[in-house]
Amino acid sequence: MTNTKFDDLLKRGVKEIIIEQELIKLLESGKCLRLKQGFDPSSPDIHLGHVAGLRKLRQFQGLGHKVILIVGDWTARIGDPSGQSVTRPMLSPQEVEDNAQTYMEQFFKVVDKSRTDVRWQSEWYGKFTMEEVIKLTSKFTVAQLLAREDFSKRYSSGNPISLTELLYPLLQGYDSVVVGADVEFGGIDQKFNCLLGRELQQCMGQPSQQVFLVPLLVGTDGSQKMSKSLNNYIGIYEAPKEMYGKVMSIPDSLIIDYFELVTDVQDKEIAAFREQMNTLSVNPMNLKKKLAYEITSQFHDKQAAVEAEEQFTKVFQKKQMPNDIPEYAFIAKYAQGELYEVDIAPTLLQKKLVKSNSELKRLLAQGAIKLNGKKVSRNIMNAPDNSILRIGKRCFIKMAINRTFEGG
RNA sequence: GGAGGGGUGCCGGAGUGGUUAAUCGGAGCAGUCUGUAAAACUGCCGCCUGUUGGGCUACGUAGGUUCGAAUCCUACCCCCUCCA
Repeated sequence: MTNTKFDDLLKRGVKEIIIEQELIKLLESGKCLRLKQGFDPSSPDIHLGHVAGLRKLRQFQGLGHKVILIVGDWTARIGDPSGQSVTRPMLSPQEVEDNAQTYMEQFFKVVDKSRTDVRWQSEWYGKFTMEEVIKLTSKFTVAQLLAREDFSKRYSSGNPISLTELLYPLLQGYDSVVVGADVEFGGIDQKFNCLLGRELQQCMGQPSQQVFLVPLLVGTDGSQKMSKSLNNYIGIYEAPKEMYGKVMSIPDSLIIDYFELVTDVQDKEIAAFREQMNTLSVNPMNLKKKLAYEITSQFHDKQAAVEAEEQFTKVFQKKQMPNDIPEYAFIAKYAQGELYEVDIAPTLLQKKLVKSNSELKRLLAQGAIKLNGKKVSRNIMNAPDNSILRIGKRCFIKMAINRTFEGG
């Protein structure tokens, strides 16, 4: 604790370090550390929730250490029991390959590629024999595995636990042995798996890795951890305006967390924000706008962030039209002067702007659809060319009307 | 191997012959409010269709009984618990 050299590295945005003193020793030893980070190629998209950990990797790299990125092509077949996912579809080798590519593309937006080794689990598990499986499993007891919270909960409440799920932590742990990890990185939900890696390394006569756990970022819904399947995530590949808008939709209570975990804003400044929030001396919305700007410019650039902010202010705060509205073709059957009779349903359906005719009908009934600012209640309407159609709160489209009739 | 319990819409979970497209909660969507925050309130929440109307498909799968089934019968598949 007396060590201040690594304070930012080891304190900010960190949930738990096992064992902190050992890690400090390693850091001071001057050794180039092997930092293990795994990922599941069945969900290739990286969102802000992952970024907290990736930024830490990046920081370590800045000190000269090396990241070992493990493509969990075998563990993906099992499905991580951290959480509830029970069954997962098996991915074809091609899908795994594609997903891994996508993942890495995003991964290296945050992590330094030149200081990263990529290893595939199939390198070692592809030729694993039954003998080795037995050797591996013999190191642990059922009670050890059941000690894990999600397992014991599921067990005592009568929910199924598949044998392969029990195997999951063993495989992940064995990865650490293979790559000789000095430190494993993960979200706090990975604690058990990472600890098991420590034990396994010890069994195999290796020094145990240290475990570096980051908090789980709460998603845009404000209650559950950010995840794709809960659809409360902000993907790092999302368009600037999307990204900016999504950040603006998080609850105020998350603002500080987001600053800490996914931005470069200085601790001092964040402390000031916290103070302002507590004393109600700032409109949280303004802090959130700063946050949205920081995040957007991090994954895109300043220019894009500025534009996203301008658009946000314009559309949602001043209630004006956005600048660039996507244009879609609509077909008119009749025209009367400048007005065309258009059925908007086919285009909206085809472009998947609404899910079904029924949904469109509901939206119309609820006054969610506006033509040039006026509510419309029928899908057939008289509209001038280049009209602006608004669907719900945030979808604007420009109507390019084609006529299918002669004359006019 | 034996005994018992269960498979319902995105999820959880009611329903045990008709008034059930299926109570309720959560999620989601829309509207009012607003800071695309929170809280609140209201509505929607299978698909198709020219409407307050009509049609189709749905309660593990396939058959059957019945004027009528998610609800009864038969077979099959799957899951869980306990005992061995």
